[in-house]
Amino acid sequence: MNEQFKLDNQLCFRLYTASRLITQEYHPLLSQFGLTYPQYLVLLVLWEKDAQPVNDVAKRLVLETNTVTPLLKRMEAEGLVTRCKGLKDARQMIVSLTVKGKRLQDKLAAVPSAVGNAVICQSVTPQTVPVLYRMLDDIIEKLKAAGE
Amino acid sequence: MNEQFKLDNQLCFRLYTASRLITQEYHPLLSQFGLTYPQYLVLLVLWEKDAQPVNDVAKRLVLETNTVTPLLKRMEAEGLVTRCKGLKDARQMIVSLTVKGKRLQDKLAAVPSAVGNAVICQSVTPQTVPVLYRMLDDIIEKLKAAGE
DNA sequence: TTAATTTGTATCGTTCACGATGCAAATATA
DNA sequence: TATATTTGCATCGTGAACGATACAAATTAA
Repeated sequence: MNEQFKLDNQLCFRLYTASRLITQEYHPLLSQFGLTYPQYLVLLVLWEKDAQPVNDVAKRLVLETNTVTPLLKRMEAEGLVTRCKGLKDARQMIVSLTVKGKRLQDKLAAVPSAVGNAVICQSVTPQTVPVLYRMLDDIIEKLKAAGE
Repeated sequence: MNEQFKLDNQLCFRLYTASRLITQEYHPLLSQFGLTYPQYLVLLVLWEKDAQPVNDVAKRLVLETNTVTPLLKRMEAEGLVTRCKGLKDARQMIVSLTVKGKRLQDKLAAVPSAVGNAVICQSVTPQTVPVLYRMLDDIIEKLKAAGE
C-alpha cells in the first residue's frame, strides 16, 4: 500500500477535521444568538471596520462573493447588518452593522477565550501557538498566491 | 477594540481557510475523475481497508453517518462502491470498492505529491511537517475527547 | 462618443456538514 | 418471553462553499 495514500499522512485531512471540530466548539456558543460560524466571521470583519463593500468582506474572509452574498442576506434578515448601494460606485453593496449587530460584540465576549481554552493541549500552548499560526499563514499565503 | 476578536488572532479561521484552500488545490486533480474531495477521502479509507460498514467509514473520517450516507450513495451511482446489507448484522450497510473504485488508485497516483509540493513553503518543509501534524493531531484528539 | 472590456454582485445548481428525527434490527432488562 | 433500550442507518431541512453564468455599472479603447 502506497504510503502517500494513507489517511494518516494527509495534511489536508487534518486541517479539514481540526477546522470542523473547532467550528463545532463554537456552535453552542453562537447558536444561542442565532449565529453560525461563518456569520460570526463576518461580524469579526465588520467589528474591525464597519461599512465595507461585499467584495472587501469576501476578500478578507478569502471567500467568493457568491458565498458571502446569501450569507449577508440571511444576516440582514436577522437584523444584524444593512446592505445599501454604494454612492460612489452603484455596483457596490455596502454592508454595515446595525445597532443589534454592534451590541452582539459585548454578548459574545466570552466566546474567544472559551474556544481558545478548549484547544489548549500538550503541543498547543500559548507559547507554541505562534509557531502554528506561522505555518498556517505561510500555507495560506502560498496557496493564495498559487491561485493568483 | 478587543484583541481577542481580531481575525488575525483566530486559530479557527486559519484552519478553516487553509483547509478550504488546500481542498481547492485538489479540485482540478480530482474533478477530472468525477471525484470531490470528501469522496476522495472515502476512497483513501477503503483503499486502506475494503468492505467496511458505514459507521466505520464515518468514524474514520470523523463525520456523522448522515453526512456519509448520501455521499456513499453518489459514489455508488458513479459505480465506485457497492452498498450491501451486512450478513451478521442486518442493520449494517457494508461499503465495498468496485473494480472501478480500486483502479482509480493508480490513476490518482500523482495527486498526493502534487498537493504536497503545492504546500511546501518557508515554515512548512518535510522537516517541519511532523511538528504541524503533531499539533493538529493533539487538537483533534482534544476536541474529539471533549465531544465524547 | 460609441463600442469593447472589466468589475461588483447576484442567481442557480450541486455537494457537503450537521442537527433533528424516524425506524428497524439487535441487545439488555424485567 | 415480553418490554425497554440501544445501535446503525436513513430522511429532512438549513446553511454554507463554489463553479458557472448573468447582468448592470464603470472603465478603457477606438
